[in-house]
Amino acid sequence: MPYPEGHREQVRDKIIDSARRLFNKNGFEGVSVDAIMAHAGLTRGGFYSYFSSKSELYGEVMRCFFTDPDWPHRWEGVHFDHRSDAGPQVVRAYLSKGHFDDVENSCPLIALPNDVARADETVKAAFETVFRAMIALIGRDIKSKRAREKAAMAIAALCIGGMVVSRSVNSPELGEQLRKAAMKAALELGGWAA
Amino acid sequence: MPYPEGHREQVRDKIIDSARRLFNKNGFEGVSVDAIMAHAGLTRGGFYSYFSSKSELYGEVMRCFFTDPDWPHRWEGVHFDHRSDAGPQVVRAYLSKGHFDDVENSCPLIALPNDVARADETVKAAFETVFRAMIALIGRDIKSKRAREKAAMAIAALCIGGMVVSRSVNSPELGEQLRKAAMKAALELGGWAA
DNA sequence: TGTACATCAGTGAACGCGCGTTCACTGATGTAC
DNA sequence: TGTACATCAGTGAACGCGCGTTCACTGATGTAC
Repeated sequence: MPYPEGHREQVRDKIIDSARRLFNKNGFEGVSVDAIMAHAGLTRGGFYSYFSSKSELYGEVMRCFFTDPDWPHRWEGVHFDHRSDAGPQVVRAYLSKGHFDDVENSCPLIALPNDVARADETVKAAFETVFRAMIALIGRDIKSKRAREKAAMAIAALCIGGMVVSRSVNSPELGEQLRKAAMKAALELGGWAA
Repeated sequence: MPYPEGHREQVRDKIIDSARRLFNKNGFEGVSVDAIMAHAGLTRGGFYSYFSSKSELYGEVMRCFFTDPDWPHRWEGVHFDHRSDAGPQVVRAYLSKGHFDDVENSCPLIALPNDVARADETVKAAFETVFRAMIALIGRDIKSKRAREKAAMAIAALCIGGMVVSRSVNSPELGEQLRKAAMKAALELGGWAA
């Protein structure tokens, strides 16, 4: 058994991590296998001993983002205890300037939904898992039990939509206005208005 | 002056229309110049006498969508008079099942924002123009003058986000729930709750 | 009205490039003795 | 402890393909006489 135990897993994770960052910046088709491997400090050829295709990696990136325990602590200094008040905290963190600026480490729901919509079932399923996790997190703190699911979905859509559109307009000022307007409305919808 | 007057313009429009439909379905990188020209009933080679590059066409597609007077009558049977009540009508039309199903004729803000975010200034500017038009249309019918702009932005982001995410999840049921939840919340934010 | 012509819209073969993928090989590692 | 070995992670050249783009050519059209 040459090479230390866990070596392959470590390298695999490194590849996935490189891919996540690069996909966030340039999209699925905008990133080559070569670029991913180089970013991970490896060369082209080794890729296919870890993944059967570039598509498979795509699904793994989504899945792994969700299982990563650091999510969503990643964006700016936000920390929350997963016990109370998670809803408004997630909204604030999600629509924060920090999250907007840190494209590499953004939630993949922002940079990739258009790619996902055109991808196969596996990828869509992974996307859905992440989205459901987001709804669950947001919904926990909505008071009205009856409206909970609907409201959580709308809030999540507003968070994602706000970030997606902010990144696609040309004027930074408009982007900022939109981001703030989305945050205000999202907090309102959750009944967390200041 | 061989060929009837207006011939070139007609052909140009046809190419743009083909491109819009195909981009909506498959994204910018998922559509080849060859495919666009074939869809328009022409061949590859002619493309460059109409556009200097594939990128240029991309910007034109956005711009033309906005100047098209049929927008947004296109989706299902919605008609409105542009004089009163446009806000809630736009929201209902935008988040309608008809608009969701008709991918080809969808608003380009839905299928393309991720591509646009990675594109150059020109494309982003065209995207922004369409987005501003949408805000203006929605904002006109918001009663509170002070909150108008902010609310309109949030509503637009919710409409776009709702559609984008609906198309990216795997389960059609979840997609439907999300679409309806987004519609309900968007009407609420505008003060148009039924 | 009919014919020759000039114009230019459209054709399709070709080029070069980058990408996903494959594969024979190299060399780093832990193990056996 | 040191050496030979088996294993397999990683390499990098090569292949085939599709794409954006170019260009010399074809042929459809309206005009001049």
